Amino acid sequence: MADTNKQIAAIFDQMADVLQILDANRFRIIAMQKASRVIKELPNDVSTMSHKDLLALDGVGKGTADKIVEFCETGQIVEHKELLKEIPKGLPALLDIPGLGAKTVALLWNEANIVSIKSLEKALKKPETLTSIKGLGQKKIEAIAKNLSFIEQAGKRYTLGRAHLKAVYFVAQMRQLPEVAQAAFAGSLRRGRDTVGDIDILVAADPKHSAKITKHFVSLEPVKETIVSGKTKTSVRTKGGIQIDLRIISPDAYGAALMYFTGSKEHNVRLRERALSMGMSLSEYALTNKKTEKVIASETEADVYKALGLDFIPPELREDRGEISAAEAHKLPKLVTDRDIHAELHAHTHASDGLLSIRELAGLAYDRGFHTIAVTDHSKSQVQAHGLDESRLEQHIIDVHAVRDEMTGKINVLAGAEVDILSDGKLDYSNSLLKHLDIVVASPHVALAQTGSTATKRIIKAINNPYVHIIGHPTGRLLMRREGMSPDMSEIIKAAVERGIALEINANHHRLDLRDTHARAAIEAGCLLAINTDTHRPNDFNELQYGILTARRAWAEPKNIVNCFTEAKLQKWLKSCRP
DNA sequence: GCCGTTTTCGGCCCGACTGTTTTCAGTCG
Ligand SMILES: Nc1nc2c(ncn2[C@H]2C[C@H](O)[C@@H](COP(=O)(O)OP(=O)(O)OP(=O)(O)O)O2)c(=O)[nH]1
Ligand SMILES: [Mg+2]
Ligand SMILES: [Mg+2]
Ligand SMILES: [Zn+2]
Repeated sequence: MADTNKQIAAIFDQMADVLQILDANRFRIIAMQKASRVIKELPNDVSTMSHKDLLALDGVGKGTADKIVEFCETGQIVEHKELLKEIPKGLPALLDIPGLGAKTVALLWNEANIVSIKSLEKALKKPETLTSIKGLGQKKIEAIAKNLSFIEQAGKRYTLGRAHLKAVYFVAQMRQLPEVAQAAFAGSLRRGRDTVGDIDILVAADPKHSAKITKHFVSLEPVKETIVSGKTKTSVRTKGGIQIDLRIISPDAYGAALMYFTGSKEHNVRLRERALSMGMSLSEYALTNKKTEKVIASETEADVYKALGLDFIPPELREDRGEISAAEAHKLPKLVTDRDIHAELHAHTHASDGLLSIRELAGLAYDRGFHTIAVTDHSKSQVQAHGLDESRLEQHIIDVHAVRDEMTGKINVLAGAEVDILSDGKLDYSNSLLKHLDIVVASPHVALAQTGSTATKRIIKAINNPYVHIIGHPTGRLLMRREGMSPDMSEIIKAAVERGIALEINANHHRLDLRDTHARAAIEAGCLLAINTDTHRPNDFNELQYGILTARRAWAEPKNIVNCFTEAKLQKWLKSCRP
């Protein structure tokens, strides 16, 4: 996402917050939030788009398009500035307190002159003044006081890898109970999002066992406290601070419930609207006939999609990004799976910062059934990673060739490098050296805070080096830790398509770079992708699953992914990139 | 504010849990 997109999306989110507190029409607010989401997910810079292009976006109408153009031309949106004047500056921050919504914030502001977190804290010292307000009782005020301490946690997200491990534990624990017929994780985790806000767990069981199952859940070792708990749903906070939502549903509604709980919200809403337009109604319990209220489908997800006139939509696609119309037209992609991957093209050895020897690395790749493994250690600028200078690289190539010869007939071992893309787009090795490598992954590691336009030029320059095959982790982001660069991804993709080289989806769960939306834009433009684990340690090959999920979210088919090529096709492609 | 093989106006998903409510509003999933 380009810098401008980020700024405009933030403005729309801010406007939505203010409008909520001012009790504006809720559909107007939803529309504004949707516009923000659409702009955030866009691969290209909105400032390069015409008014007409903007209008073509789903969820962007005249009002939004005008505002975007206004921002691009003047650097601000007057309506935004006007709205900000309507309420105290510190007020929207109160919305981050769990359980506190716009209605209560407005009440606190109007009835108790609360204008910020600070003034709320002060007012809570004499709660009588607050509990006397109509609509606020002692319990609500106590809850606000308690939840103030979770304001930091609000909106916090976790890496897919970390959440996945936790979810597997909770699902296994729930399956321990004989009353539990089925248990699975759902939500953004099942959809394979790069980060998740919580862990959503669905359990199928006879409702009469609900109390026992709930008790078991809240008694599990990592659970610190219960947030809400009823007959069908319970939310807890773990000692680590992550929220776990449990939903209990009877086995005959498992399909409908899994669909609901997998989401996304936007996908659910679309499906429910579609059901209505077909004379049906969809909830987490069933798809029913609107008139007779008779159940049409509920047992499996496939049943429900079918009854809605849709092909089965894989969870990774359920984001309201066109999957429903594609499913209606039988045009969903045949998504890549881990079984389609036959090569690892980005891996390190102890020559730089890996923990494996060349021989161990090749052995692990062979065990996975791969036909090709590329040895791509760091280049000389990566001093902290023991990057190889020219003479060490020359020796390294010889060492790799020795293992290649040992492994002949088993696996193809490529001598390569992960060459650093320096801040100006030049590469860390000379072309005369690069041309002796079988494969070159070029990646940015430093100067990742540079502006979007500088980053765009930098990456394009690397793409246009005639010896490069793959751009590794193109933005350099580290999830929850580092934003990475924000180049205009459409420009990067265009350059990669012209050269016929691949952009990487780095599968490491801290990176997942390219991200899903950018990878999807790449595929739509006919750009090749690579899914690489960037292996440093023996277990790193297991990161592949996260890269696959990201690729599936990008609607990737095997033909889009160079790691899915046959050995011959891969060799041909590697050659085709070179002069 | 957006949108249209029923619509250019009048809709916009549906349900669980909590608190303050004697019948529902607010918040969240
Ligand atoms: N129909 C409907 N379903 C919703 C709504 N909000 C949430 N859901 C469903 C779809 C979500 O994927 C699922 C779990 O809710 P979460 O708030 O945990 O969202 P999700 O896991 O998608 O994202 P997250 O990473 O947790 O922020 O519940 C809603 O407003 N309407
Ligand atoms: Mg979730
Ligand atoms: Mg949840
Ligand atoms: Zn690497």
